[in-house]
Amino acid sequence: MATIKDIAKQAGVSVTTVSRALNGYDDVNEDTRKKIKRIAEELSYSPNAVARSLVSKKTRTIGLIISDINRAGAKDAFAYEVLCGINDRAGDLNYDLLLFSTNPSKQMEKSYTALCKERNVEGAILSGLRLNDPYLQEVIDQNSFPCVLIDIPKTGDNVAYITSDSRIGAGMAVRHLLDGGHRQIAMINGHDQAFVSKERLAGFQDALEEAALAPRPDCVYDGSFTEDGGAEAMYQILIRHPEVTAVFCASDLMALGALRTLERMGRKVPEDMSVIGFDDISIAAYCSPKLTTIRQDKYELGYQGAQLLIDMLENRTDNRKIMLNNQLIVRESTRPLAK
Amino acid sequence: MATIKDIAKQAGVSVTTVSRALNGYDDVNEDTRKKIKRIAEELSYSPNAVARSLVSKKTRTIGLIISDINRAGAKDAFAYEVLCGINDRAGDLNYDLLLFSTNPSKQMEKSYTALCKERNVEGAILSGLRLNDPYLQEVIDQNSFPCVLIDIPKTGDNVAYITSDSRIGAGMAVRHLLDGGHRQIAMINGHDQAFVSKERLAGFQDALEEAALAPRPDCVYDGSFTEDGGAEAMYQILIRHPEVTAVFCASDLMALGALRTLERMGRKVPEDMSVIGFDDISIAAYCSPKLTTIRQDKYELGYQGAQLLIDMLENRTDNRKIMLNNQLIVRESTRPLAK
DNA sequence: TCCTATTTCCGAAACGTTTCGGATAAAGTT
DNA sequence: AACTTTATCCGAAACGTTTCGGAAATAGGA
Repeated sequence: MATIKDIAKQAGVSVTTVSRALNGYDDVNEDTRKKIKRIAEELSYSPNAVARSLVSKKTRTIGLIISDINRAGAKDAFAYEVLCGINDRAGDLNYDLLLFSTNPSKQMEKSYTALCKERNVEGAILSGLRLNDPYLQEVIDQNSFPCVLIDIPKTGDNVAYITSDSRIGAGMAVRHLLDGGHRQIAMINGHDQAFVSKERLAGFQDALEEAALAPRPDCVYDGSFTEDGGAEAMYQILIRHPEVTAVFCASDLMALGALRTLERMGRKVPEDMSVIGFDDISIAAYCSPKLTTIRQDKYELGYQGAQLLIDMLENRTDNRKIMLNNQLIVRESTRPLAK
Repeated sequence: MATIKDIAKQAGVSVTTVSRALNGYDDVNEDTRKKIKRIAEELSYSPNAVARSLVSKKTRTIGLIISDINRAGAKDAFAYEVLCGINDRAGDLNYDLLLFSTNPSKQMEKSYTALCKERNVEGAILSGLRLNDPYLQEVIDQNSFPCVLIDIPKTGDNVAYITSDSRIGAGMAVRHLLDGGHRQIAMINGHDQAFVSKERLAGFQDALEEAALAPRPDCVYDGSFTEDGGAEAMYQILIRHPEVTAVFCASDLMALGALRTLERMGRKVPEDMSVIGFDDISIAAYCSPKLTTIRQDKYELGYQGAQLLIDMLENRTDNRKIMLNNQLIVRESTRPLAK
């Protein structure tokens, strides 16, 4: 592994000159620069980023703490799409990504802050964290390095967040059902340690209120963002609220569970029951019936999140908050109530 | 940012002692160790991994070059599942992952070798590369750091690979069709810059030969591993080979494309045409009809790939090759030929 | 010719660790 | 009493860069 010293020796100059030649400073003669470059080439020199970081304090690396990178996430590829967005933008701007091994099974001994500080990442993007995550608060409080939270509305000097407008999105979903004449609408929500659950619930209630309907907290079930949870919640709804004609699910995955239960129970969708989801995962366009849903641009979440972080790193912005719009995608799982 | 020096000063000992105390060497008095640990805690010291790497030459980091991390990959979450497997195993074994920003759009100026050497990763896992990738050969030839290739059968002192047995898998698929009495079988293959395409084609031919059928190279179409490609290939097959009753697709994504074409053309699956895929992506279990396919354990590809790499890093193995088994999953898109 | 700029180079320190080869002092051995 | 052990500590070098503050040599200007 050739170093800058080897080059210096061979070229008969100092390491300073080699460094400056290779880094394009203009106080080095073009002939010596050529020579140095040639020798570097010959020795197949490649700079040692570790040594460089040690002195420059820069790593051009962004830490990623994405707790929902796991097998289960393959169906809704939420984490994946976010990651793609981050990867693309960070790549464009020449940052590498360091994926921390956040091992959820054995609870971690090191906090996110410690991880990031140790590895000298310049900033971090955190996704998939629960609101009650023990290390989350520390990151926000210590405020010690720039970070972007996905779907967690906290800000600070060094912390920003990005999310999509779940409240309005949920409102759109429910209004879509209301527009179809549905009045008895249930909701299957995610677990309550997610900000988006609260927002989607609020959006649900907003829409009911707007339609002068009484809020129905008893018709809101917890599907904990899983397919099985959605299936079970749907089952409870069928049993306890036979009057319900439409259900709003806070995620497509739960909606798939709901569809499963409905099929098992012999209810036709959308004839007997309208179902609307949230996210627009890829399965939504393929399942049967195809799922009406609220599309969330997960890729953009990552893409703009990365952009925001890098802007913060390079002091280009005071913005600490980005809110993306969602979009209603009408497919086959909802339809107006037959009169 | 407190350093080891600050601790040394405050504790009235040398940096050597601090280092040794913190790293659990036994030539330091337990009382001083306690004291040092306490002070480290007070100063919220965290070791600088960059400095440490510089001297130890170890980064405990694995480089990831996964060229198919992109938006399009969200449907078949192949890259994602592989990543999950890598992430889990690497996490268990305490390695972090460095995701290189391989920007496919603007062709890269740095080779994979250069990237890995610069950042001092201890080894790398490469996935999604085409056989004719300009930098791939260099990695293999230079042999300069341990690496594991996914789905590319090349080995060397420092290079190993992992794949699943596509040839046998394809054979299983085609045999399934043959067992159902099908005799006119077409194939939609992936692009020819993938090792698995060659293998799946070979498996297809194996099975035909075994059944004493003539090889039908004219019935093999290129769907380039995309949904649209599969749709187009299916269209060609319908036009040119009306006698075909079953089609084997080298990926589920292409099979989805084929299904789309068949639906558009008014052909019923499986009544008029049997379709079998490869991969078992999550959509396969939800689409209509549900796709019969060959399941590939993508997660395990990553998991065992990571294990293999780390075993190489730590000189625990001479193994340079892992072959995983695939499994036939019969669903709704195939059925015996009506006599 | 003398003075000032300009061009081109370099020595040495610094970044934060680890580790080698001792050094010192106390304890044990004969 | 004169050794040898043992326990505990430390100085200094090393890892491969970058960068600060000059220095030497050459060119330009009067």
